[in-house]
Amino acid sequence: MNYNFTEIEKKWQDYWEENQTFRTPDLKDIDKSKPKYYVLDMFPYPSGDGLHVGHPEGYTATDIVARYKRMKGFNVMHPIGWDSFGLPAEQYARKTGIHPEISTENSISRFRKQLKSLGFSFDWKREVATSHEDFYKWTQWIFVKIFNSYYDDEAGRARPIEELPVPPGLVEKERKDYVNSRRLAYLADVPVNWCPELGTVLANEEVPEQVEKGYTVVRKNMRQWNLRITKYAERLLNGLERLDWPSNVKELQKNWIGKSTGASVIFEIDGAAGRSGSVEIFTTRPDTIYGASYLILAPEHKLVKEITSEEKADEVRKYIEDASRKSDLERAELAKDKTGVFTGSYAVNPVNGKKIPVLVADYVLVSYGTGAIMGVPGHDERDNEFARKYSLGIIPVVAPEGLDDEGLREFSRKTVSGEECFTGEGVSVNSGMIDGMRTPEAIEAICNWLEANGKGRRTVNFKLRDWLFSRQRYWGEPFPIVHLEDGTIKSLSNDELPLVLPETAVFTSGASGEPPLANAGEWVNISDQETGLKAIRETNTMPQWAGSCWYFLRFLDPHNTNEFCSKEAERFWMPVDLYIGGMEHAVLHLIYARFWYKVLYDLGYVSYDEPFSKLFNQGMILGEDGVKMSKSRGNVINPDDVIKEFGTDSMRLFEMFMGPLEATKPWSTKGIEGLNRFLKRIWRLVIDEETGALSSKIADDCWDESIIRLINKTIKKVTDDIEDGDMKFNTSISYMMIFINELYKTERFSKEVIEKFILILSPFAPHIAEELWSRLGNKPSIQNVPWPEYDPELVKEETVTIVFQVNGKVRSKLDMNAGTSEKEIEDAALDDEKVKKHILGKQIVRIVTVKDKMVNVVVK
RNA sequence: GCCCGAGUGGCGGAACUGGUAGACGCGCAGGACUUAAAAUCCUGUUGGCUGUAAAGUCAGUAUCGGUUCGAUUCCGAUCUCGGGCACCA
Repeated sequence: MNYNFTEIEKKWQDYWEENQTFRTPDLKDIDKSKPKYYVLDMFPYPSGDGLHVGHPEGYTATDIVARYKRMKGFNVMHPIGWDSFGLPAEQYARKTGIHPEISTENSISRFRKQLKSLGFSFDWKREVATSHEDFYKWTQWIFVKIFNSYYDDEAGRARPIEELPVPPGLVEKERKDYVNSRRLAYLADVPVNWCPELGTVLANEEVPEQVEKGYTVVRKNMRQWNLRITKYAERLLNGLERLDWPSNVKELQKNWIGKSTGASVIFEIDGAAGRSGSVEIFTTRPDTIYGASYLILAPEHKLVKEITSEEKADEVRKYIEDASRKSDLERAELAKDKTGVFTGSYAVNPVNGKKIPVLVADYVLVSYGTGAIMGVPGHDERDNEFARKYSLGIIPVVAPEGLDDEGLREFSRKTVSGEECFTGEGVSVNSGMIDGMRTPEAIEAICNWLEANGKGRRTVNFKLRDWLFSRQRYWGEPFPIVHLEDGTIKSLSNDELPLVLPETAVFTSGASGEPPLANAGEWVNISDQETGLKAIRETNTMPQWAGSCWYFLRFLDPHNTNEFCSKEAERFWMPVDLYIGGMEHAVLHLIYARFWYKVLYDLGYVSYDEPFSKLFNQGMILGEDGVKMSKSRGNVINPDDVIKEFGTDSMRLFEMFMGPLEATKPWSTKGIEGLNRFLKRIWRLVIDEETGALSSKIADDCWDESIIRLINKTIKKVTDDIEDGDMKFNTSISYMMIFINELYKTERFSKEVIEKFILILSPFAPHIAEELWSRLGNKPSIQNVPWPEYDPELVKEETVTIVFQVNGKVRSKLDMNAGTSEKEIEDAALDDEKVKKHILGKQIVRIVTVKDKMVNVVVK
């Protein structure tokens, strides 16, 4: 009776389903004396193509951990669901006329079936989909909470908007405007990335991906929803420190948040034709202020018009117009050739009274800092390039430390001529009050002076921008917002949620950027219950990230109709103990989800301030040819085919055996054959293929000590590999193979030994494990059997191979009892024939001995 | 350009805190079983040189250098590949 994986896998999948083996009980029914473990996969977007082999990689890893933890006696939460809103379904609808809801449900069914065929131990009773009404009701509910909150800068947290102190003496309209200007979700006319082909705006971070696909993205001013994530910049940055995340992801988020510390400085304008005012600039190097030879305003800077002289007005206006037509991307691409125009006005350097020209240049971004900079061409690469192009003066004000007079002269000459641009820290020169100070000291001194004289202050800036939160799409969460005819906006009340998507059949947006929902007249035009005013609904929808910002909370209490998740369930299960997904979500999803969680924390709906304690990124699986799988290359491996040919257990095992989880590695059909062979070897060890009965090699009275030692070592290795969190299951599988190879060499082995082996195999290859476990006469499910312990005494080596070296080269080896004294192994080394041969006639200088390891005889 | 990460047999990859480099698998070679093949089992497999063999010997973890009795592991420089950011002042 051969190893019939198809039959076995079907049988046990049915068994698990019928017996609800992986059901995590509701909170009230849980044995709370046992520790909890929340192991989460990044839920998939159910695309029409079905699963690819990359999906099972991460899912297998989490499944191994989940099954292991259950056997270790943990309460395990291991859910799955669907990130089911998204553009592809909508594009498909435009092409075929099939409603996104229908195609999405079809895709979900397909994904569900495929995931079930992989034997993952998900609790399917907790399945959720972001596009289902009972899910997005709560996405909308959270949005309303965000909308109705403001950030209390002093307390450093969000609060309900009712608690916002409003300045007295405001009329109703002013009061409303004031409140609206503080909300964590707000409407603003912002320059957005408009993609005409997709008919929607894109978040900054989404642009590169779409451009790569060949879409055009242009800049356009549109009234859009934004979330005030910038208020959380500092907390999002600091929170990273405590997380057990890969350092590169932390680094990416850190760069994305982009904190920089410096000063803002006020320059008075000494303008042409009596124009005046002042410009505030931001710099991280206030110590270089004596080297400022010009000021630059971003084209969109408010002051540009005011300070531009009449004779320069035409030129400046034209420059601004040109700049406004460029997208951010174009600006960046054209960056190599910096351009700018003189405004005709001058600014006065507060530290030395020097008059310097004020220019407009689009290499300065309006959205960062104050939208204005001081140009220090001696010590900033960009300013240097610009100054050389427009022949603006270069003044050396920071010299590298330790230069002598001659060196300093040379350095100055090179700086002035533009040959050198020193951007590092050093010693201030030509810098009045800070001459001779080292950079950190000089920065302090200048900041103190600026603050004392009211010319500036210490400032912190972040690269992080507010999150552009609306999209002109159909297939997303509608905003629970109405615009009243009096021009005010209000959020829906809880009993009006969910605000369900209209069954509109038109999925195209207007060229002007009118979203598809604007076509649904009846849905859009309403009258407000409370005031009786005419109103229109918000017709934008939320971006795909919205649902994934909080789905991990819904899993904990998926059928709760009163709350998005009960506080008790949240407190018990959160934070997520292990979160596995692809590197592509390192910044966006993971920063947005942290942000929402922190808002919910501030408002008292969750009890921790970070949602994901440990994060792990799985690597990509490449095609057999070593390049990324793609339809056009024809190197795509379909998991369904693999399962048909080799079975799920082989596939799971192979995906883990290919290498460390985080590595990018190529698929190999030969490789999976090897793992299939391994499972067949295990099968034949237990089952007599002729008769179908248990193998006659299994005996109760056979206690081969070396095998017992080996199974203990194998248990230890597998246990340690799962516990240490490095996700290197390739070595666990190697050890299991070694064990099986050894077992093949023995005549007989005890039932207990093979049972222990099957237990540790079970998280990796659960179907064959269940089958063999029950054939050995045990009651299913193997998932309910405790994980085997190893005997620490038995994993210790009794004999160790001592290496004898002469001058660091291995010359001989000897097996000795573990724990033999250094003296003894040293004597043994000196007594060794081969060692003797190599030290013959030479003088022993030194002998290095490491217990249980080696002896190195150093001779001359 | 800047910031991360990685370079180990024909291939995927092992090697604990510096202590036998190449575990395990794939591939390949040889053998057993078979009329034959597949399947299966067993043996070998970093390279060079010497040797019929046993064995010996040198080189070897991208390259060059350093620290050390001893370096895949630590330090410095260089090269290559992968990923991210890209005028953030």
